Amino acid sequence: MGELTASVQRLKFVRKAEIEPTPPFCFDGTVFKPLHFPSGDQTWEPGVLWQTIRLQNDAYGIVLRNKGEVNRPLIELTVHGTSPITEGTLEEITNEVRWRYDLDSRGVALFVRKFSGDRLLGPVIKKWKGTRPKSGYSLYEYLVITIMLQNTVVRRSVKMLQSLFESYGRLVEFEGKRLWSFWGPESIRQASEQELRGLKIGYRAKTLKRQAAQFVSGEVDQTKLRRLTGDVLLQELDEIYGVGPQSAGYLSAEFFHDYNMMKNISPWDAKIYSHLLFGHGRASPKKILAFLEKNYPGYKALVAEYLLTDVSWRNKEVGVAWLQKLIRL
DNA sequence: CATCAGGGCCCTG
DNA sequence: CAGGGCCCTGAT
Repeated sequence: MGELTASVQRLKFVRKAEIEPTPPFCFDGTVFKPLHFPSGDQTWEPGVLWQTIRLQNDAYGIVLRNKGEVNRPLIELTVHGTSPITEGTLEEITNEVRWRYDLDSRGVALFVRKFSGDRLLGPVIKKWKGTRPKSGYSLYEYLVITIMLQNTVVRRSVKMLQSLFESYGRLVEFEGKRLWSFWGPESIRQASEQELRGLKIGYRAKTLKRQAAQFVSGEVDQTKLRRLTGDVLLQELDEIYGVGPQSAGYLSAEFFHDYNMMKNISPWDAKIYSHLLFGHGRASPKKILAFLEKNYPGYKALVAEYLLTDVSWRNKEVGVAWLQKLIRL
């Protein structure tokens, strides 16, 4: 067991800032992805996102509020902390939010201009113009999620992450929301493999420990990785224990905003993309890649992001039968 | 009850 | 480069 976490910590200190994303910007399409794994560190309602963020061993609650429009975007950022929030901390969190939600993107504007007349993308862009790929998590946290997702069904992934939160995370409260804050790699490095296996995460215990060690030693450094792109980035990510082509691909697209990175398509993804592009679930990864490369050079991952955004919201609102079959809980 | 695959990856041959 | 094994769970 880690420290006791049954108690809730109220975050009493507040500070605000404003962020102007590059236009066009779609707030809800960016901050909330219905298809993404549900984790206890964040919650959303139209126009507002609450989440925790871990910075220098402390937990913060942040709130993003939409105060603008697609062509004149503005976000109000509220930071809640355990102690008075310094100018430096506010700036650091602001910058982190800009990165994680890809708020400084210029490529998205180009993409929107280029393909708004496209037969397939036109209607999607009309509705979701300015949507960006995102990861609300830090690199380390994102990796933990991918490990939880591997070789199991979503229901179990949710359970495993929840037990980790309860053993190593912190429960905080701000604006009436109770959310879990992630732990840092150091806690996992210190935990024994047996202790971790006690949380029913199985062989993932070993992976978590190896990854945590790579972060603690500085072998994995997200600041350095953020300066890389394309195949070089992919290769570096592959060096992380437990990261293979699938996770590296997701990371490149969602966390590092590589709008074109799509090499490996898993069977599950292939079924979804095939439905979206061809109206049936049987196209091979090779065919999907060739189609995207031919019609949307330079934007394979962003095309997927837009199509997925569109269909996942449609599924949330009115239900999409073929997609529901593929999402097993 | 037994078997098996699940939104991968590592490791071995 | 192909394929077995991995923890555990729920579906069959």
